Amino acid sequence: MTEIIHLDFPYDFERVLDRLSMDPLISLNKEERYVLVPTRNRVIYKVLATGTTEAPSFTIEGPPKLIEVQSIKEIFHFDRSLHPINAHFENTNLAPLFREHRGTPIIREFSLYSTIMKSIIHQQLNLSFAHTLTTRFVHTYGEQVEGVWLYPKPETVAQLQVADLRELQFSTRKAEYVIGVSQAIASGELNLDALAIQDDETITQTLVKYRGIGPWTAGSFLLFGLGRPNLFPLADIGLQNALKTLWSTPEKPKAEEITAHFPEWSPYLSYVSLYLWRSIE
DNA sequence: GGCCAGGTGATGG
DNA sequence: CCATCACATGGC
Repeated sequence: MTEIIHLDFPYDFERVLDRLSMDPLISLNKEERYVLVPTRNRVIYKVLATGTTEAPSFTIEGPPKLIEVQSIKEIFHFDRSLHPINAHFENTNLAPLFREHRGTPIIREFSLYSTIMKSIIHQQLNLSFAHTLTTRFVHTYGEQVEGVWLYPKPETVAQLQVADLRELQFSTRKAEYVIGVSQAIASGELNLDALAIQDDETITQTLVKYRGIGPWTAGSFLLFGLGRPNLFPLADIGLQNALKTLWSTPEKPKAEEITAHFPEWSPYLSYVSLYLWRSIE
């Protein structure tokens, strides 16, 4: 089945591909402008760009399953217009930032579980080494379907020993976090799908009870796992650095100096976060 | 060699 | 409740 999609808002797929290509585990082709996306049922969909930024169109190829196709649309932000967001920032101090990143959507992670694993692995590590660890993790304990790598199942990781992940050069702490959270998910104690319908605050409170999940990781889950629109992870060092550069201040801004702008930026804080991260890449 | 990285938990006041 | 510190390891 091939579904054809036309969007009535600007959408810059080249930038999406550039961003996705930083993740070595994602199968894509820049020249041919497509991404292969695995869904929860271990089926692969091909998302192919056929239009331009100003006249975006796409095809989604894969089995004709309504729920799966809908989840693909959510992952790629096809289901929400960027017009209201662009309009919202036109008369703010961030207008140049939003013009620079026009047509940049929030792309979600391909699964809720992988969002958390990836976040824990990325904690406090440079991107290069984080990618090395994530790749080893997936290649060792995940599986391949039609050439696309899938993250391991929680059930698989739940049965690992700390030593197993130490071999991949995880720190002891990181290994404990990854296995512990996987055990909670595998046992059914933590149900990410059920959690997904709660509000931001409830989700955060639930997640931070688990060792290895702090405010930053909970924020990542909301922003990149669920695509929630109004998140700004204050503790994130990258965002602080981006604002320091944008505002040309000698020091990184303090939390209060950032939150002072929240009324003006809400309810689209996530887009501010996203474009700030892009601005320092 | 030292500082840093898209942090977190434990500890002490 | 907050400030501070150990943790762990590659990249630069």
